[in-house]
Amino acid sequence: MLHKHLRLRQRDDFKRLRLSGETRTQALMTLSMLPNALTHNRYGFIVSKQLGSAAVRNRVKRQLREAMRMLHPSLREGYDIVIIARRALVGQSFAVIVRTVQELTRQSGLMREEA
RNA sequence: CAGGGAGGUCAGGUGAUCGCGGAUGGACAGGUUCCAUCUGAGGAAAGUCCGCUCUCCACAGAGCGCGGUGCUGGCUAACCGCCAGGCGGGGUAACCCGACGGAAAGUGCAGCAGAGAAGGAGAUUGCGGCGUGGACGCGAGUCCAUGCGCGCGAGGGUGAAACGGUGGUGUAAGAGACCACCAGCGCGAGCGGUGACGUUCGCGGCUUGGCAAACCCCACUGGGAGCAAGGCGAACAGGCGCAUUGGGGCUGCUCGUCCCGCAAAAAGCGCCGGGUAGGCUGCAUGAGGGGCGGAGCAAUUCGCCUCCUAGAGAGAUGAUCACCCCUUUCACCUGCGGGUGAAAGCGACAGAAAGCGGCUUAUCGAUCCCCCUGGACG
RNA sequence: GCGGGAGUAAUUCAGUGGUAGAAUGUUUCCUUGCCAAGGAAAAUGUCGCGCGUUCGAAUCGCGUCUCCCGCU
Repeated sequence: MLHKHLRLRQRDDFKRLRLSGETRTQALMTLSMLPNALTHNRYGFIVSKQLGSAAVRNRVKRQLREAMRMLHPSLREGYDIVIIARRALVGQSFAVIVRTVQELTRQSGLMREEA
């Protein structure tokens, strides 16, 4: 789980990303990013009702949050990042989710230069 | 042992590492901080189908409309809930199911088929009567055809439904036309029961159908909106209209309408425009759980003792590993009961959002107790 | 959290107790040298699903599923 200040919470922030964010899509999820004026990153997750019941949606969100928590130290700072879950994500194992998030962040240029 | 019925409980476990919400305590660099301890989803948290607490709006009353409930008695804060009982239906039984008031208050509805489909109907075939014609016969008469403002409603046939059943009397043929018994209906009385109802007797006309999840009638019953309620504080920009003093108008009396009346009347009402989706609160000790005892068939209730157990706000329970348990698949062994090993498995349904009581729906399974039927053995 | 509405042929919709219909589309035939238009004919339905009321249900009642709209 992420600390509170690392989460993206305001409705307007989500709107801004949807409007002018840089977006990259795969079969399992969509990643959207935009530089912010802060010295750290903020993360948000969108899991729509199309994916299933409340229990299913919560589980997907937790898995995504856990994946971002693991990747957080190796990402560049100063970005708002939103991940939108797609229907195929339901039922995937945690290892697959982590790999997909890694690929998307690398393609978006968010990964730091390999130390 | 096999099959079935009713009810209850549980909802994978243990350990390790990395993380999250809340409370309490502490630290100093004083906040989007760090540390420690404790604590952190359900039997349905779900659907939002009923009911209530709570909050705001409002509240003089009556009528009509519009809903809700519907065997009886009890329980409950209340309910379309629960318990017990009655009646009806299903099952060999344990047991289960039932919107179960009223059809002689009224208005409606019943396609097709069928002769006829609901204030009393209907006659195709049929059973008869009378008339006419023909055939046979010595004759009495029999048979055939046909006609009738003729009698009949038993048999066949249609239909979901055709206005009691069986036997007899009766008749030209028949028929509740009449009689006996049975079924059913209504009325009255007795007995049992708080009551629904049961039971016995008498009388009646001989039968008076179905649908009220059609309108309706009867009995009881219903203010409206909802925690996105509401309160505090923050932000913002105000303008227009109505009425102007006893007469009328407007507004309110919040499911609609009408009557009557009342209230308020510039601290009023209505309309337009503008601002905020951020903070704090409401926000968790309650019709609460457990135990013992009393009342009651039970639901439930009374007394005493004891326990405190989530509180988010893009919304806290996840990830990884080990062992055990479970399920599935594969391989091997087997004394055919099973055993051993390996692999796989978001490990059923599903995630609190003001709270509570119910109902309904989803659910891999595990387990306890009681009951019924059948078989075997003693 | 709350309120309202819908589900019928491939599509858009009628049908409010009695044999499920219309338009467009589809298929076949006619017309034409060919196509379009036109004409004729045909096929097409678990009335979202389940249970009930009724002699009979798309229609009435209850439950359930899916979709849409509104309140802030």
